[in-house]
Amino acid sequence: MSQFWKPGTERPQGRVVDDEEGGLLFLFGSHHSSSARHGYASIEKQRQRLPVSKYRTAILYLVETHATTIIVGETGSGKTTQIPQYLKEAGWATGGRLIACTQPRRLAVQAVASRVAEEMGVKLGEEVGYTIRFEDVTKPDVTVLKFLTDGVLLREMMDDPLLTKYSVIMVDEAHERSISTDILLGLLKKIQRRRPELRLIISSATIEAKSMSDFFRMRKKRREIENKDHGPQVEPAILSVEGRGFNVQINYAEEPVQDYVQAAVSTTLLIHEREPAGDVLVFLTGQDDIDAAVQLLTDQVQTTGKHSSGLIVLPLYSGLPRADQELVFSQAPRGKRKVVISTNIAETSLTLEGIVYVVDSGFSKQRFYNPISDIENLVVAPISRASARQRAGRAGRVRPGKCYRLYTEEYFLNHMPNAGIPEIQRSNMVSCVIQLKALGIDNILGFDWPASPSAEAMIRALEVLYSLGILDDDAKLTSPTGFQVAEIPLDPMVSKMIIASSQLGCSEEIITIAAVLSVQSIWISGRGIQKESDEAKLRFAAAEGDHVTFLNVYKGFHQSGKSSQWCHKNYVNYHAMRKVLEVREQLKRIAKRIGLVLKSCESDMQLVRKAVIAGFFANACHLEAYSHDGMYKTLRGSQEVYIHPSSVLFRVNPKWVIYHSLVSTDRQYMRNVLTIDPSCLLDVAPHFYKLQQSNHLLF
DNA sequence: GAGCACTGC
Repeated sequence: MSQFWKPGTERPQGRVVDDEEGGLLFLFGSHHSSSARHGYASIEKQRQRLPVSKYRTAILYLVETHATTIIVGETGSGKTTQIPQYLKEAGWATGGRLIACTQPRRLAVQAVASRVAEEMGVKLGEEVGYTIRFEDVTKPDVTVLKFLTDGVLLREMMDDPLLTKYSVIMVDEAHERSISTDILLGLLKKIQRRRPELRLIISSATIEAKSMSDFFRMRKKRREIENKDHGPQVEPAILSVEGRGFNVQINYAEEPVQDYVQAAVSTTLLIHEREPAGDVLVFLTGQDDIDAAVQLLTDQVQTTGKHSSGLIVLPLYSGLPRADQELVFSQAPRGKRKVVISTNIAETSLTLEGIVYVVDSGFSKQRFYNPISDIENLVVAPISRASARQRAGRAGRVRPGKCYRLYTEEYFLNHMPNAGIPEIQRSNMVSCVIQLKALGIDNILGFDWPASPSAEAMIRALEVLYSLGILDDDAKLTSPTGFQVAEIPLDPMVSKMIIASSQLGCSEEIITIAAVLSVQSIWISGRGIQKESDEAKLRFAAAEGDHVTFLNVYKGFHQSGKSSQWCHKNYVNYHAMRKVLEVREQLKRIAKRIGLVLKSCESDMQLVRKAVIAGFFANACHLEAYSHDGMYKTLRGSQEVYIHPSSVLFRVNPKWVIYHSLVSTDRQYMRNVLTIDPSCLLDVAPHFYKLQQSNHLLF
């Protein structure tokens, strides 16, 4: 393959990070690398060298002596399951306090918790437990090691802002920089000033370790004061753990590729032709790319004939029906090679065993938020070097592997961004602001973030929350509305709709609608069944629009005894409906707790519409009088928008509508649309529409 | 008549 590929010179993963300010440096030997001695570790502190023979000793030493420890780990270093056990053994869970370990994903929480319970030989839910949404597998006064999603820990802070239940908190996968992780890190830094005895362990990839360390480094003045006492040191330490993964040989394209879908297909065929057995994982950007690549690969295999017996090509993306998704986990029959063509889902969320070859397109779909237009866009963008390494690492889980990057080494070294833009800088800030406000953080603009969101996004969020009556003139949470909204784990506009429904007497209906809106889609769709699923949808269609249609579906599902056959017959996604039931029950519990009235309006859909408007008045649109193709304009910003073809109001084109969300492609499409009476807008949100008129002059 | 990277509470 040498005529197409240039072997790379990227250094192996898991190397020492330079800590310039006299912190600690650790290097652990890789289990498979010949360059480092097996099981050996060394500690250097300035000129002092401490012999440490075990990873365990090093961790405990750091925890004893440092308020904050930054751990650099590579995938598969074992830190995730080992560190909590060491901490427990060393007696860090004392006086009824717990050790918390967070993960960004529910599945990872469950997996790590059960593995640790198994390693410790205890029953899951006793000494070792976990908490994720809808599932609390812990026992008060018995559980000492608690695994949880970072989102759950944030929710816990609303009742216990200093997290006094915990003596040590370990945040895993911090380099992924999810919104919850970033909020959590900011808050933990704050907590640490009030609770200097709290130990933090931040687990991150090498590439982010330095910036994490900088973030947790206290201001110089403060550090001098603290160092006078003989208390714990405030310097964060960096611990570098070499991953257990096998070496992955990196190959770069000699020339920039024109068409990465075609290049991915050709590369896969070359691997199949010239490389020994082993499965292939191809990273592309989305459903369209993936379906095209599957088609191309299948066609080319058939026309050339020579590969036909040996390849099993499987697509993988989250929108794929459950059964199709599970195919990728099955082992290829003897003598066959499995090729999985995937989105980013295989980068972190799913782990495929048996992958030896990775083909990396260098792109992924990423969300970007424009605070000026208040619109989120999904665009194909270059990945970061951190992602590229993560993707390559997927080839080294079972034995030494190879990674083919469909870009040049020059591009990788000189042009690819080092790390991705943190999610918080690419998102709408509305939910985030309300969470901080609920935790008593008044100076939102001055909050110490690992990465600050843009001022525009913050201001836009404050405006939206003010217009919803969630924040007052002083940007404080209103009572009771603001505090109630903060308790509900949904988009604030949805939460506002629920609170309004309690006053209007239609909360049973609105909670159902909120639950349906919180799942991806309750319809089964896909190529080949469009006609049937459209017809099924018409059986439920309501003249008022999609929200009321959801009520009809829920009613039918309920009357069928929550039957999966009923769902199948009506092209309704059974798994989605189960989730609707779960969310609905949680929302009812929360509604009761915060003093809302649970009541049904029976068939008075006028009340339902009023409640929806109370949350979504800012999304009102009217049909352009001269428009022949269903063009609407938003009242707020006069933006051109269209009803999405998946809506029951598609081609009905009522004069006035309100939408739940926009999806931007070549046009802006409104998803989940409801007809409204414009007088209702002035009724429910007179302040907003007056304000908008004066804004209009400004534009 | 069209489209949805991926999480999470």
